[in-house]
Amino acid sequence: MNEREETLRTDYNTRLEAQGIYPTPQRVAVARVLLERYQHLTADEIYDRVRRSDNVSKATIYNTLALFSRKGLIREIVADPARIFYDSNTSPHHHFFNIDTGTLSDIESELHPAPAPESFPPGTELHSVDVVVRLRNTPAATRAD
Amino acid sequence: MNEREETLRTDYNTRLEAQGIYPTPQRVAVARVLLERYQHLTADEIYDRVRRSDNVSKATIYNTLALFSRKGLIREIVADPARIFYDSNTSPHHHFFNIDTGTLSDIESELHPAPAPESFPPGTELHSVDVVVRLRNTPAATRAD
DNA sequence: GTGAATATTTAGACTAAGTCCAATTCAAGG
DNA sequence: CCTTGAATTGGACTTAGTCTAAATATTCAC
Repeated sequence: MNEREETLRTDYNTRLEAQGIYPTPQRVAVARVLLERYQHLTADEIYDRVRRSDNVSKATIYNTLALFSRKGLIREIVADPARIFYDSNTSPHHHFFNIDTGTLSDIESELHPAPAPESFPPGTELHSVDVVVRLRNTPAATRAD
Repeated sequence: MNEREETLRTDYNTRLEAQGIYPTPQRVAVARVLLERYQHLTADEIYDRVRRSDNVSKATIYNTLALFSRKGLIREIVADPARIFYDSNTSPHHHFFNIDTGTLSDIESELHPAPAPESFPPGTELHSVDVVVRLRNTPAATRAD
């Protein structure tokens, strides 16, 4: 972390502190990449992008993402069996997942199933509701099966 | 696979054939474990249970589960970032996932968000809709944070 | 039947996401 | 400064799942 970046404190420091997160250089680096705009990134993508400017270890990337999640700064999306997506948009919304391309995208429309707490198994409380609409690419229509 | 099992053809053979699946001994062995009743099992659990009676390789377990899925005999549930669950109940329904225990269970109530195809990204069609209600264990209530 | 073509299974090597750990660095208070 | 707790690090490790090339079964044409 060089001095220039240290001094030009973006508001990421403030944003982290606002959530009770101690703004270490590594955490700010992750925030800069992920919170820049609404997007869905995998841990690996974040790791690669952060490393273009800062040396942050893989362990710290994972620690930081888990911390940000816990603090409500980002949201984990379990859609692809191979990896987790981190979503910088924490407002309640659902997702399309294209199983052919592995692309995750937001669903604009409403559709909010609010599950009734009475129906929960005993001793449990709500954590989150994940709606993933799985899509496939429409086939080129030139094939008999 | 010995002759005895070959001859006492359960109706699993028939069930597989009905879906256009060639009923090899290995596939029948997987079917016997998973299709016995409605349940959610991971590939590993299936592997262990199948191996109690039959020698089936890991590769075949995964091949078979993918095949059964494709043929609509079972359903894959992506709820736990660590592994896929295979659900022997293919009728449309949603799931509770307890993030503390890793337990997957069925949601009895309705709540069916039917996404409008017009809202899909261009060139895509519906594959499936997955609703996972994530729960945590209610804390023992004896802690200040 | 016999042999060629096709499908299935196999063991084990491999991949990749994510975790773990012990050692080091850092920041803050006294 | 010095101590103490928190954060970071590299690298080993774990684990679900995939891949591959060889072996085994099955089917089909003759």
